[in-house]
Amino acid sequence: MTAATIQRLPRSMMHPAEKSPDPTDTKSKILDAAEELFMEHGFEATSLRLITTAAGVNLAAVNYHFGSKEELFQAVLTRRLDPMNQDRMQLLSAYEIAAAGKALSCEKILAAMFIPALKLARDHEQGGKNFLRLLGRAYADPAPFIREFLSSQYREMIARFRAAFSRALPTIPREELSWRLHFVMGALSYTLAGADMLKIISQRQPEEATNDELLLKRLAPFLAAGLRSPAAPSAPSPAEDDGHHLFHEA
Amino acid sequence: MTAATIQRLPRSMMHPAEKSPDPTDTKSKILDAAEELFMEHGFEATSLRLITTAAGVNLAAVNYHFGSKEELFQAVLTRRLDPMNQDRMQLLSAYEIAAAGKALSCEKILAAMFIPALKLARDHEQGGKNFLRLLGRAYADPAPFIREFLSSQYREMIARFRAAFSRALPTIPREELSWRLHFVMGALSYTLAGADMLKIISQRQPEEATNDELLLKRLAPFLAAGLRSPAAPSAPSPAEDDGHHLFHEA
DNA sequence: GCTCAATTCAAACGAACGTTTGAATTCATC
DNA sequence: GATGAATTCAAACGTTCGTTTGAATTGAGC
Repeated sequence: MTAATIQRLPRSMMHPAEKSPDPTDTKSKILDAAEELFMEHGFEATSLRLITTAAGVNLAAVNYHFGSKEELFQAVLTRRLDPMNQDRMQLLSAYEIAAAGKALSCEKILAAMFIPALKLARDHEQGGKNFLRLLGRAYADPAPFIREFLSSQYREMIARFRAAFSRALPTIPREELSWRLHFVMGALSYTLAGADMLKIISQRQPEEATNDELLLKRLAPFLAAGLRSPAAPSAPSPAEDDGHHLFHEA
Repeated sequence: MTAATIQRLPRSMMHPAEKSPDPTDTKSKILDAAEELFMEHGFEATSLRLITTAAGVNLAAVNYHFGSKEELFQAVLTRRLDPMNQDRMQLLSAYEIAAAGKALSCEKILAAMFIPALKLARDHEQGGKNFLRLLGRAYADPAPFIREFLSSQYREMIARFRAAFSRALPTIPREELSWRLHFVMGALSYTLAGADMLKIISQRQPEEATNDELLLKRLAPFLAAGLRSPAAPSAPSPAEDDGHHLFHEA
């Protein structure tokens, strides 16, 4: 929002190679508190005062260490999202090498997408569960800086998996595959984000609903069946029917 | 947030039976502007000053006609959501009557969910397209008042369709069906909300991505295939495996 | 123990927010 | 055309926001 101003940089930014695995320093305390509060209330509704109070640090520390609230949000996302997507691509490559040139099954490719997410979900002491919900909500956030950030973070991984699915499903046209990959990403992100809606559907205890492992175990076969379903005959779209003939009769 | 205060009520609230189909009165102008701006920026990031300026009405008109910003948001949602869910249930009932006691197909039940949504998407001069994107984003909004409102708005419809799917898929256990219905709702809402993510996946023009009719035409068979897929053998969940055996090999 | 940069801190800034107020205006009804 | 409720309006209210400031504190290197 404000013009780019000259600003003092913390020492950690002067040494690009060093990491910050110390969970007790100010930056990590802010990231942990922000991750939980952003997940709980969303970006706009979470104030820096709430974050810094929860983290036990001074209000100005956010702008000192991260520059702005938006950059803090991106730092919260990238801390876990970037390693997760790297894991996904490495796992996919490992599967492809193990297959020795043969095409992978849909389940195998979906596993390469889901297992790194599961690893995060199980990372209890690191708050990985919180992060997946935050990520699912970020997908639907209308803020332009969030959408552009996610777009850039996902572009490489999406391209890799698009190619893999294209090889696994040679009979599905490229365009149809784009839609189906979109549906897969949608179901996955929504599933990870929205345990609340499940409460409405199943009228079950929320404790069960947050069992991410069981959840993904059921989601993968569901999506694989959809991915493998025969491609519809290309639709020239008359664009003026009344909507009652969209679905073939049983 | 604030305590309930005594407040003057507009005359329209004094006459519970009357509707307000006049698109030029203040209430409708506010609803139309709010629908578009809430969709574009989200609830928190859309100020009442932005809405009232776009609607060409006074700032105080929102609190006068709707009581608060939150109540305005609920009014925006309920104006279209309530009729849409009524349509869905009526259409499902019509299908069931036409089937004369025989179980409906998944496609037929999905059609009862999608066609009323399509009707809204085609309602151009009413801004129905905008509304569907707004609705998809509201699903993922963490604000408690939004989640509770949607929960109450959907409870009856979800119960109806749960029963219908249960009849259509007698071999799927009830619990498995709850999950799959959750996936269906997720894919649908995400699909309607996020044309932007599709741009990343398909690298296509956004004009095509917003063709909701074509979109749902491809989504329905995808979901039907997932719904019909054989139920996994009930998983007792050892809860301590390493995550690499979640998916059966091809 | 002096130096100086990195970091923390209390305090304040200006802007934007949702809401309220009370007077002005509109408009159907008598 | 006078009455009174419904509606509109400009202005302000108090609060909270993200950000900035400048002094105080810390801590490694000499």
